Amino acid sequence: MARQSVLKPVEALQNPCEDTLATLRLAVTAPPGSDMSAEKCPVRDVLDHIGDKWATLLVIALAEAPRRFGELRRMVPDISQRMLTQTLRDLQRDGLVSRKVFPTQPPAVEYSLTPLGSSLLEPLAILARWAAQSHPAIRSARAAFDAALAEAG
Amino acid sequence: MARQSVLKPVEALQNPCEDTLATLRLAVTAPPGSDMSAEKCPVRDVLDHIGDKWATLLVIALAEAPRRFGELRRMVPDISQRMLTQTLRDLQRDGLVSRKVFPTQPPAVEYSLTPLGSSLLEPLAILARWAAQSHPAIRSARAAFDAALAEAG
DNA sequence: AGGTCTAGTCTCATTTTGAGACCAGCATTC
DNA sequence: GAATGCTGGTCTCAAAATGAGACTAGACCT
Repeated sequence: MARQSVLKPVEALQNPCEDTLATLRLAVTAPPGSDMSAEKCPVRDVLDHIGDKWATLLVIALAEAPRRFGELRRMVPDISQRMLTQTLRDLQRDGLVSRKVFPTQPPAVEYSLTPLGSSLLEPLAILARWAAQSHPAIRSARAAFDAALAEAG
Repeated sequence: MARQSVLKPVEALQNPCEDTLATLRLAVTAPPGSDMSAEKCPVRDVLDHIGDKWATLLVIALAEAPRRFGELRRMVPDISQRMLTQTLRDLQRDGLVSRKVFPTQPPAVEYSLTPLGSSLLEPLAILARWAAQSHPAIRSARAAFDAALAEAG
């Protein structure tokens, strides 16, 4: 049963979108010949940033109220100072977070969500809810997988 | 030594959740003294995996139909074979994707979303829609930021 | 024979991240 | 008036994750 020698014309995942499932399909599909390197898919462009572990967490941390650098560090104890600085700067660059410096002594810097940043909260909340709901199933899937692996050696 | 006295009692972001904004707040808040290292916040635990750049993309790529390894590689042209294998295995371990081997020659391996995996599509679609909508704003924010930076030197 | 196909693995170079020392500059304390 | 603490960072170096690409098995086709 040989493989068809001619490959199915699977399209590369690259371009924009509309809604729900269509959003996903299109989020990721582009005419095969299109210039995909120059202008990446908007969805990918954006998701590659905010999909980041720390970025997501920081947006969530800023959901309630503006926070100072040190507060954020304490809220997300396992982020390194380096990544905190860097991720905040990226979020600021993308217009999701604004940074305000108070010329007090010692210096105080306050980070807060912009309206654009706030608009991300609802999608994230939905994702978080999914995560919370699915956590048990995922944990048991992991356990089963690991057990099967150990079994099979 | 004035440490605690001055600092607001900011709680570390660590535990589970309920809904919408409350989901976010709680997704991330835990009683300060709780054992956070042993059991991470479910939301974080899950998001750290599926928040991954490739994982998200692959789930989306599998939205329409089951796909074979090579198909996925062609759909996401800039993923390395190494990361494709690894990410698929992680998704499988988490119970989001199932892997079926056909004992043909040459071998064929088909990946598909499990029901759990499919349940992630809607949250992802919402996020993707947000990304598509926000893309212009984000791009202009970036341009403005970079311009300001170049200006300020 | 020799070449092709698939789904991987393996190795090595490059990139990202983490841990932690260090900084400026004022306030408070000694 | 010197020592110390506080702030929000940056810098350096080690460790981890990722990318690029060579390599494999075993049946098939020519």
